Amino acid sequence: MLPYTEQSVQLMHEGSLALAQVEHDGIRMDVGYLKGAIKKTERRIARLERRLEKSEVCVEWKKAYGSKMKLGSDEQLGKVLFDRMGFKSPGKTESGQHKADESSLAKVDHPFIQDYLKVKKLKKALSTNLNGLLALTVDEYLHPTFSLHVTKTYRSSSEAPNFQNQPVRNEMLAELIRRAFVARPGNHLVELDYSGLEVNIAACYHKDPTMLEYLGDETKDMHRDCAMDLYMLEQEEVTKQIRYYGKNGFVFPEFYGDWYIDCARALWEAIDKSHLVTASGTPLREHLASKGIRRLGALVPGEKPVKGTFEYHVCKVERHFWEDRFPVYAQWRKDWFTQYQKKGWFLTKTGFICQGYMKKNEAINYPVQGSAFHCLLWSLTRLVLQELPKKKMKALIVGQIHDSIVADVPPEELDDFLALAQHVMTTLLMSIWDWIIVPLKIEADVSPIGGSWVDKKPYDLSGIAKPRVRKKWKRYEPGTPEWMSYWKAHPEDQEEMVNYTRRIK
DNA sequence: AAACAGTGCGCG
DNA sequence: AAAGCGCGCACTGTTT
Repeated sequence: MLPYTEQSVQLMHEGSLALAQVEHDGIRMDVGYLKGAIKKTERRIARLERRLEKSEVCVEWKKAYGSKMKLGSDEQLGKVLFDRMGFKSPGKTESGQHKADESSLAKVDHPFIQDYLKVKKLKKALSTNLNGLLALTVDEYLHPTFSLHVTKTYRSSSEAPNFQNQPVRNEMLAELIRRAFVARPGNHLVELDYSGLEVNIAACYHKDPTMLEYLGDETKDMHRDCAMDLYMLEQEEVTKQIRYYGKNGFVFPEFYGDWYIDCARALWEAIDKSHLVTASGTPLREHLASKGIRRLGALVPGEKPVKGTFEYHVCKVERHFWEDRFPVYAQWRKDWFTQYQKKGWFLTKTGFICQGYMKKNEAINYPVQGSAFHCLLWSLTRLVLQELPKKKMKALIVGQIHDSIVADVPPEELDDFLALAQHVMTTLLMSIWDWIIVPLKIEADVSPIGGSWVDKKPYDLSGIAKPRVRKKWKRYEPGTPEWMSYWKAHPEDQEEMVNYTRRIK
């Protein structure tokens, strides 16, 4: 794995400097809150554990293991539930233990399970997040490390703590943990993220015309369209939640190389788990029944799905997805992998070599994942090393999560900062990398003054961030002495100029 | 006591 | 033919 072009070497070097600055500045923590949350969570866990101990499962557990019994041991619990108490095993792990992850245990119909899973979640939050964060906080500040030399894909990684996996999807955990991350006194905490960055970057590789149309037209929505196919709905019947499962239960998994058997299972389970209902109020299960689909299907690899099952239906949707909707994308995946097999390596759009043994899905995903992150890295670097110091701004970038930037911004700089960041992350970035052939967009979330990471609310960028257009350089003819001297005096405009000359050609 | 493998789970 | 990708961290149970 090597940077291959001069530009990619520079990206790594300057990126390292920028991330070192981010690490140095650090993010402010509400230590008082953290300590209180730890106490509260410890009490909650203790309360729940006392309840667990009264359960018949625990009685049986104690009988089997005596003093060796450990409430945190999934291996022990599996043996108690599935060997001794006769519940049906959800399957085995690689080493032959009973599986005991959340979705496996959830299939066991016993009141013990719900509390056990809740305790497990809280214990993880307490040890990894609350206690972990407190232990790493120094004088009210946390300094996560961001590395560029770790991953196979040329993404970054983060450690001590890992800033990139703090809970957000689970509302209870997000509330508990993210409240500890706060803005510096008097400031806003700001998060800027690229919308659908990996999908956009993938499109720059495969250039599927249907996909380019989806990405270039705000009124089009592929996740909604696929949700319509999957759950056999009219457009108006697709709720936000149903769209969510179309996106995260099918579209993204398919892009990354998943297949209909796993998607069908997840989509089917989502119906009950989230009590999915159409926009007009019909339970989704009922709606599917009215279309003749009442069963999930066997989901056995190698066996043909049975007509009339959900499995059969999702299989058909998958075929339609790749053969009719995105055939060029499908062809690119084949060609890209074939090329890799011939050469043993490939080059990313951002100038990095990936080599070594790769499976098909890996060879297809690495270039996209890496290049997408490099959009973020270039933007962050530009802001940290050039734009913010040049404008003598006090705003600081304090973290980064693959396709988003977390910043700590004084109120008087907020609009300037957002305008600048948007300009760098979209216009300027697209002008230096001409392989970006789709419009990149960002979204902003801003906390109230002195607020925390959970308090951030969507912030309307439409009014603010029209980058100021400089007319000056348009007067100079490229190549003339005036043009050259302006170029030298304004190196920051170099990219804009390159883009300008490219466009007028 | 330290190191290692296996499992599970948090994020994009 | 093969069927999601990438990470870091904590915990259990075993080996060194």
